[in-house]
Amino acid sequence: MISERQLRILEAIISDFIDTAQPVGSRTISKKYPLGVSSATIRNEMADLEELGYLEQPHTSSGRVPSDLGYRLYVDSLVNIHSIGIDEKEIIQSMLRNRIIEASDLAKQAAKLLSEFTNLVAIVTIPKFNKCKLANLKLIKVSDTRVLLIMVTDTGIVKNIQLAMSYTDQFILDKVSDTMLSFLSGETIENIDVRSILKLKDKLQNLGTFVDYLIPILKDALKSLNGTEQYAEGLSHILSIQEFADSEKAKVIFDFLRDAKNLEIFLDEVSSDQLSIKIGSEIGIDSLDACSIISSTYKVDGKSDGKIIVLGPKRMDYGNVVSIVNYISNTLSDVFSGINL
Amino acid sequence: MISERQLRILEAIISDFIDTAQPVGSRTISKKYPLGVSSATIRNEMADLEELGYLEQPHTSSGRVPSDLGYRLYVDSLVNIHSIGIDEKEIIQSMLRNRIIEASDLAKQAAKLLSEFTNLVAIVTIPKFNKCKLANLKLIKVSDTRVLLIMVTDTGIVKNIQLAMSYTDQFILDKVSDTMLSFLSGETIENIDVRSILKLKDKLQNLGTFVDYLIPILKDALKSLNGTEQYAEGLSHILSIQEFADSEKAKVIFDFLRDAKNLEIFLDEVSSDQLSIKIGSEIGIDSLDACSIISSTYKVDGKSDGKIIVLGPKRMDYGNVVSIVNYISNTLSDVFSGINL
DNA sequence: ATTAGCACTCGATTGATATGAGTGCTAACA
DNA sequence: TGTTAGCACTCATATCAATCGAGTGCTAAT
Repeated sequence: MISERQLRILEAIISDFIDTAQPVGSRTISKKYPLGVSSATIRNEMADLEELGYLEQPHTSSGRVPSDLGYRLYVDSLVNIHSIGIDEKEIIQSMLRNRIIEASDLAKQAAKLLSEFTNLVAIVTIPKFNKCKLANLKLIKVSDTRVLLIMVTDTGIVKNIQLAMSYTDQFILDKVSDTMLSFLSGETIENIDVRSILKLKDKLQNLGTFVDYLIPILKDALKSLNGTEQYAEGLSHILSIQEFADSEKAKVIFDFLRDAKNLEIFLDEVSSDQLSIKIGSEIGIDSLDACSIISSTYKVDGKSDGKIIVLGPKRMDYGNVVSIVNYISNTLSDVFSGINL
Repeated sequence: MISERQLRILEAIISDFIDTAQPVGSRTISKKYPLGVSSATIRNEMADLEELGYLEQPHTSSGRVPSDLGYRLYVDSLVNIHSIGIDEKEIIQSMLRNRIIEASDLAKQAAKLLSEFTNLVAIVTIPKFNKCKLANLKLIKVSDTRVLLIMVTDTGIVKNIQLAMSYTDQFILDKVSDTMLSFLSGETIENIDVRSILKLKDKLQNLGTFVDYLIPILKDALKSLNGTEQYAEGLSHILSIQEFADSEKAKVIFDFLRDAKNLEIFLDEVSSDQLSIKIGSEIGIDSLDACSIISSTYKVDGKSDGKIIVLGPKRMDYGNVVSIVNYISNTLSDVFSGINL
């Protein structure tokens, strides 16, 4: 179907194109790559590869450019994924393992690292908090009308939710939060439903009115934990990418990413496989036809999951990006699962 | 020095240039603006205005373009600052007055609003937290090695700081934080120095060892409150601005803003006047020569202050931007001062 | 099966030419 | 004396043809 030599030639073409962003011709290949055949032979093979759909010609008498199918073959069987260097590993470890305590900061930092190491756009979502186990909980008076609910998971992730309340006495809040913690501790957050909150009423009978008032507010607050938060970094890299040097094209991508709704859909589309590579039209979004995305999922205690996405031009260094995504994905899994704690 | 008619002509030229981004010629002015004089007269006046330094000519035989000095005159005495519409006011109020409780979220939201209403880049800094008065305080165990210190100001602003501690028992933490609060409440945060923390030792003699351990950690934590955090939004607007359509130029600005160090210097440079407009070279930063910045300062209880900055091309709608900056600045002052609470 | 050779294609570059928006200057006018 | 019509001049931009050259496909020789 496709010969060994054709594969080699395809590999050379794609490598060269990734380097130069220019359509590559037969002469270039025969000179730069030691395939031991003349340009004419390569020309013939190129014509065949085009017929098979792996290459495209922007116009007659120009060099060839990989098609999405070509990239696909390249990614599936040609690219070699070298593990990332020890230096990078150390930086990533030190940036993600220390200091950070809040889920959102962690995701932001991971996105920053990703975008810096790849020079591409990176998006990281926070794992759904509600599959984690509750380890600590406090209600803190912020003003006469506001209370902050702080929850800590057994994996050391902190989440703040604010409650609008017109009845805020810190002494009572302490009592309530201590009591709540005493019977909710260890529970996964998604299991903290109305029924379990109702226990509050039993345990704090002398605060009946207050508890009646609090319960619907808590219910609402817990509902808000279902959303997915995402953090994008490195948008400015788009401007340095030849493919998007035309600021019209850059804007299309900017606007796409800025619109949260798009991003929501996009994130749903992104495969939740361990690692997924989508190339151009495979993404299924018109405005991203010129892009590829490499995404991964990280698990928290093997259950809940967050997503890691790198978005760049099809002409990206797949091997490098994959290895970085993998490494950061694994590190995040560990951190969110509390392995470093 | 400069005649009334010259002023009118200058105004017309700058208005037109702000609209069209094209060098404007004498014919355009005489046709579009009812000045009652012919293009030849305007030509003469334009030559004078150029001699006076208010206009520039990109090349002989092209129309005129305002110089920085021209914009300055325009801004100082020609632009009319209409108050913003009731609709905008309502949106801003509802977005800033409700929901938000954390200083950083508030700044982020304000920056978002600013950039959306102006279609320019907006930067908002958080007022230095340490001039606010402490109203609430909690230490929360996050993991075996980490504790979260949560402080709430009397204006309802919340700040989290994490502490690395290897001794974390929630019961003790509660005791310590209650005690701290009892004698620190009402104090401005910058006044919480070592001496006042040492009181802890007196009040909690039975926890002596723990307090000895905690004090240097708290000291460090309080020091970290001195930094200024800033939030930038609307970077993508740069791409829609004709002046920066060339992605090289856009990148210069992007890179400038991304580099936190630059931004720090930049923020220091920005006048802390009630309202300041700097045009092109007045900014004093080469890479921003093609830009203007409109900035304002908001006060918290008349003391500590945060900054609001809008960055755009010199050719911006000064009247509109000024009114929006003013309004958001005032609203932030109120919100941070707790007027809505 | 491979390759040298050659005619052909077509985007990109170059350069010459035309266009036109806009100017400055002069002289006539009110 | 200020205003304006008129005109020659400038110069960025558009247009068009000529040329270049990288690259192709095909054919014929090896």
